[in-house]
Amino acid sequence: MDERGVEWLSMRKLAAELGVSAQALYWYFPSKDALCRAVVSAAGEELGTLPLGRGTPLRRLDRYARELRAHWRTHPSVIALGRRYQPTAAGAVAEQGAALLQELGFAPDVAVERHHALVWIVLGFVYVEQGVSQSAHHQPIAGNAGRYDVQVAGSSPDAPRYQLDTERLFSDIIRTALAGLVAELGG
Amino acid sequence: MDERGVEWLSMRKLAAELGVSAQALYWYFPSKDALCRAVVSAAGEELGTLPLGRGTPLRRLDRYARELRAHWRTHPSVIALGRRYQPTAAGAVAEQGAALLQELGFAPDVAVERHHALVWIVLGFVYVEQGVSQSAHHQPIAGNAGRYDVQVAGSSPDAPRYQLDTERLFSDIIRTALAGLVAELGG
DNA sequence: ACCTGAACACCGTTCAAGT
DNA sequence: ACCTGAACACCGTTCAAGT
Repeated sequence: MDERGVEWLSMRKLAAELGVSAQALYWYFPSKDALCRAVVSAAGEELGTLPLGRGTPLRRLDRYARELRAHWRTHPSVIALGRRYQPTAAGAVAEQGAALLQELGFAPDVAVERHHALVWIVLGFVYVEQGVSQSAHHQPIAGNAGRYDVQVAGSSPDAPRYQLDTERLFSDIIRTALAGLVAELGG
Repeated sequence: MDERGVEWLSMRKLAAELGVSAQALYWYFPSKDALCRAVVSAAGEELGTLPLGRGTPLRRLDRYARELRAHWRTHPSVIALGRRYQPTAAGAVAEQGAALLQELGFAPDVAVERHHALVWIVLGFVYVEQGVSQSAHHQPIAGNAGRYDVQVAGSSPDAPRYQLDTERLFSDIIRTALAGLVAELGG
């Protein structure tokens, strides 16, 4: 699905790929829904601890957010399915992230909560980002990955367009979030 | 679709509801895809200026984020379709939001960028939130809207669970984001 | 235990034909 | 201009039957 898109998958096509009949799959999974859930779950288990390098806790948190985003971007189908089968940053990663926030200065219980918020921001970003990559109003700019020419919905074709740079937007969002966390500690 | 869910909609069912044949719809829309795009676009046009009350720019920004979220939550199907047909906070709302950030102290061009970031955060949150509401790992807690009992993926059924409070998480995220914006101005 | 044939109740879409 | 009948190539899923 990561290679061919979520809508490619049908029980018949998958079965053909495996050289069996479509019904054979129902011996392993009770439904297509369960199969998709298993896919999302399997991708989630790939997510071990993230390589964050050395540096201040703030730098590593920035890196953490970027690595999370990178992970989810390598599994676009997980994000596409995520509407129905919530992907998670669970287990080892979650502990790694919460530990970083403790290093920054948060008490253990607050660190868990702030980490949760950070993960939702990153996951939400990836969701929106993937929507953009498939939206009819967003024209990718040739040779500029992550940049789009945006036509505002409902406007005439020659209305003012603007450019969207998802890399920059992600940086803005993470910087703002981290600054907010630091501000909370400073007060 | 907001009432019955995105997966309810089929050209045949919709046509039956309208008392025509399925093929009749193809006189008005070239495809189901185009019809869905029109739905998302129509919902977007409902979004006039938001009622923000009086108060400091910061208070109105907080209200702005909450109103945006509320709008999208009244159109769950738009969010469900959003993966493919990007919803937007365009036109009047976008101007309202950017103006608020100018009031807070940002230069006009930066205000537009920071507003964009804020909108993505809110939209991303609603995406994730909707995924949660349909996830098998999240059990809604009776009588507590927005609260879920979460079972961590891949763990045994009696593994430690934790509670998720989406209202609180949204507040955390918006508070952190606004604190980050204020910090940027203070520096 | 593992798989298939046949079938059911659906899909989106096309196309020729009707008024 | 607006709509239908008939049809095509698909779906997910069930169920009885095979080895």
